[in-house]
Amino acid sequence: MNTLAEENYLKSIYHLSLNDSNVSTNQIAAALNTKAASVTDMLKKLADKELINYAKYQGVTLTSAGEKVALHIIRKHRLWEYFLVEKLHFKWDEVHDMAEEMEHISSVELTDRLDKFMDYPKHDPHGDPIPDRDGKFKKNELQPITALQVNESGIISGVRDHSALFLQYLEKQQLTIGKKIKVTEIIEYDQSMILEVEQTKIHISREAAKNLLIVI
Amino acid sequence: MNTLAEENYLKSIYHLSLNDSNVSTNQIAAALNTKAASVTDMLKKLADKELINYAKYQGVTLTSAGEKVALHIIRKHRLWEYFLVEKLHFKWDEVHDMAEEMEHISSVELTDRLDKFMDYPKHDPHGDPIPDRDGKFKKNELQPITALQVNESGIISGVRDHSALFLQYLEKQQLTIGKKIKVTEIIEYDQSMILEVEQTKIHISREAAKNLLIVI
DNA sequence: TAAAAAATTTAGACTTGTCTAAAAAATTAT
DNA sequence: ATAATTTTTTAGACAAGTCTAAATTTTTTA
Repeated sequence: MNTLAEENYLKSIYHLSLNDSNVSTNQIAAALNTKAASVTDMLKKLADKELINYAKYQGVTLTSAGEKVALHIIRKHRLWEYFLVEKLHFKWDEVHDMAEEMEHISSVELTDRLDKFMDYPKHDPHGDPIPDRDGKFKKNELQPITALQVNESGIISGVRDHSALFLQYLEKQQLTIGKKIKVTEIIEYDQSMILEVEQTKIHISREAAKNLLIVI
Repeated sequence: MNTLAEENYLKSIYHLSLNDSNVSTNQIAAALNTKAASVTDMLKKLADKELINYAKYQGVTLTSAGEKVALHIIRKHRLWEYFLVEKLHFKWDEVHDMAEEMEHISSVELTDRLDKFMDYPKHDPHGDPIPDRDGKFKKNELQPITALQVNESGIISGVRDHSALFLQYLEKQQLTIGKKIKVTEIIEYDQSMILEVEQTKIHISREAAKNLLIVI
């Protein structure tokens, strides 16, 4: 099997791949809070195990074996987050670090039974889709609310920023998953938005708006 | 915090301390499937951290700080075992290895909420007591059934051997936790015992009997 | 397109936890 | 009580994963 460090590298590479097809050494170093030299060492190891495609100076992509490992870790992460929120009643901003540990529990049987225990949830508490045991999941058709014009509506369905700070801010503003929002005004000066949520008006910056995802 | 290896050493030392007040290097090496030289190295490290009392060649005992750590790991192990059996419907012989991983999940808050979620179980699926958050628990007043005379009865409440092999054997013989048993005969030749469990007679070796624990 | 800047890799070192082989201490047996 | 045996520790080495500093490659910019 793979070490804890290897698993964390694969997971980071997967996440970074969603934005850039070739992931650079420095991006990985930043994501994992480590140094580029350490990343290079690990990339060689992962390439030897045929979990990534790596050519010096050219960045990396996951092989299908590597993607499979990454998706299984992400599956576990999201299932445990769901468990922590739905069964143990943690708040959505409290579960990330715990799930970072729990995602490394290895038993596949345990993961599948946990999935069944919770009745096969499709999304974690932040709206991210939970891969099934084969790593398959529907790609989210989510857009940032900055895609909306005045008077258009959507349903809050995810976030781009998973930091506790942002999640707590959203919670305080009642901007939680499932809520219906309507854009009532876009301030020309700074592109900040005024939203209507359950009859109340909420003013959010463009910065925040970019990180709040909806389905239309 | 403590590393995974340190936690495993403390846990082993705790368990071994129940039989011998001073635990030897070789005992620990056997329990952890490692070499005596490795144990000596780790003992120095744990002594530096004041988690054990260690004097060369004299064996070790846990300090109260070390015992606290050990009991917290044991608490987590037993709570997760209970979860796996009661919520995910694993069998009692399947959960040990999974719990070995899960016992290292660090969050105290998570542990306490898990405890609450399951309504504060007092014993794990093998009858071992679950320490509370302060590490306190009632010492089991359990005896091996070899302590019984002919015609005496007891209730199966624990096991001394936690191996899957022994647990599966017990399961097959209907010798599970909570069952009432009565000794109907002790064979003089080999000290094996004939038990009555729910109107059926079961013949078990003295070897097995020593590992099956009851309350009277 | 050549120089400067940025990104990446290499070289060499450190820590943790492990190992084997040899030395030292403790125990046991004669 | 001394020799033989067993247990434990020390010495030196190794793998994993990380680091800093220096070298190399790629990219940017003038």
